[in-house]
Amino acid sequence: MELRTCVTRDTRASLITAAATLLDQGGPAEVKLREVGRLAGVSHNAPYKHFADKEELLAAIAAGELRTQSELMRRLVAAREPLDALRALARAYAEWGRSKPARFKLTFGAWNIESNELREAAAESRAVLVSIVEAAQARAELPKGDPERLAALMLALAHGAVDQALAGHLSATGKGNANPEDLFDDLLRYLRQSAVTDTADKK
Amino acid sequence: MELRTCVTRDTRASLITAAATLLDQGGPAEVKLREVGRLAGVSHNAPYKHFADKEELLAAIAAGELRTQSELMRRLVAAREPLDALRALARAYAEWGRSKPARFKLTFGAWNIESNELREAAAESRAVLVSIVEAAQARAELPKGDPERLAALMLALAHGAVDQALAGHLSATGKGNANPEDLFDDLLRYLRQSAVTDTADKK
DNA sequence: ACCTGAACACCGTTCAAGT
DNA sequence: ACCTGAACACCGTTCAAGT
Repeated sequence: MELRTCVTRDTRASLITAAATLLDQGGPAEVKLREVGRLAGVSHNAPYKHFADKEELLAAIAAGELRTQSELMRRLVAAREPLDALRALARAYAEWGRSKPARFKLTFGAWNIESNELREAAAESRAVLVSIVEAAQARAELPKGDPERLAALMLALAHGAVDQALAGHLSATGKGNANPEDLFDDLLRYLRQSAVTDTADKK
Repeated sequence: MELRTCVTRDTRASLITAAATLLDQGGPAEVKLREVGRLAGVSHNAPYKHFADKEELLAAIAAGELRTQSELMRRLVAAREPLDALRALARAYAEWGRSKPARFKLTFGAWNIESNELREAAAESRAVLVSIVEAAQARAELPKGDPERLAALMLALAHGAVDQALAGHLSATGKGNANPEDLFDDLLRYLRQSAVTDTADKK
């Protein structure tokens, strides 16, 4: 008699998918482990065979999201001019936040769990961003200076704009009604102007 | 015989204070209504005489924080040059996030509750910021353009930098180890450089 | 506007005994 | 690595009957 393990192939992956679906519907509170099991087609305590507790399951979702995002980032960047690539990244980031706000908040919230998976995925995304910044600097399309610092500036703005938009703090602005993409474009414009001044100084 | 209402003066305020204390200790999950009552010196179900549910109590904390913050903002801004005032505001914002992360996240998270109190307090803070931006623009220390839009840009950066720092996403950057204050200063520098270019164009 | 004391619902988590 | 079925702990919330 053979073992009948892996009927649905990978229970762990099914659990994560099920949990992510519930997360999208109503935030972390809506991720009920009994329901996760039911959605994944397993029993109510099967999740505990794969995750120590609910928090670990949520962290697994976050890690998966980060991997998906860095994959998407790489595709977006390929065959694009640096500044154009930056704009595309900002748009993807904003779109992600709008379409999957719960995943977005979970992924960028504080992870009380010490997970190498998460740290590595985050570092990888940053590395992609830094390399584009360097390319733009080489063309004098962004000001000089530590590329990691410039990347941190752009990431902080993109993150803050999306986070405020999700909380409803951006739409409240009178007439302008700026969205995250607008603010990011503004920043790029200012930075480019500074880069021009840099070049002028050199002469 | 007289009524003995208001022995501790204002139960509602005591409840909010107690809840905020618990919030600081371990986030919203640590705000247990039984414990809130105990800390405030009332019974375990007294909170329900003032708040419909836990969410409403948390919203009251957020509203109080916003009021405290706009009061602080006004004091910081008084008798300061525009750019210096902006730096002071950014520092206060970062310091607030670092010292009271749970309150910070609660205050700027999504309020599923429709609260005029919250909206008004947020609008007031923004108004203070916008007026400083306008003063700086008048001195050509910031680039021209819609002051609300510029204020939104600065607020988004400050918010994003603090939020990432709290999540531990900022310290992970190699050598630079930029903190929110550094990133804000960087932004101000770039903006000022753009303002100079603006002026040069005019000539 | 509080109190005491009991109760209910829900959910994370655990355990026992199976295959 | 799952299953079923039961149980426990915790906590938000409610209710009854008081002052």
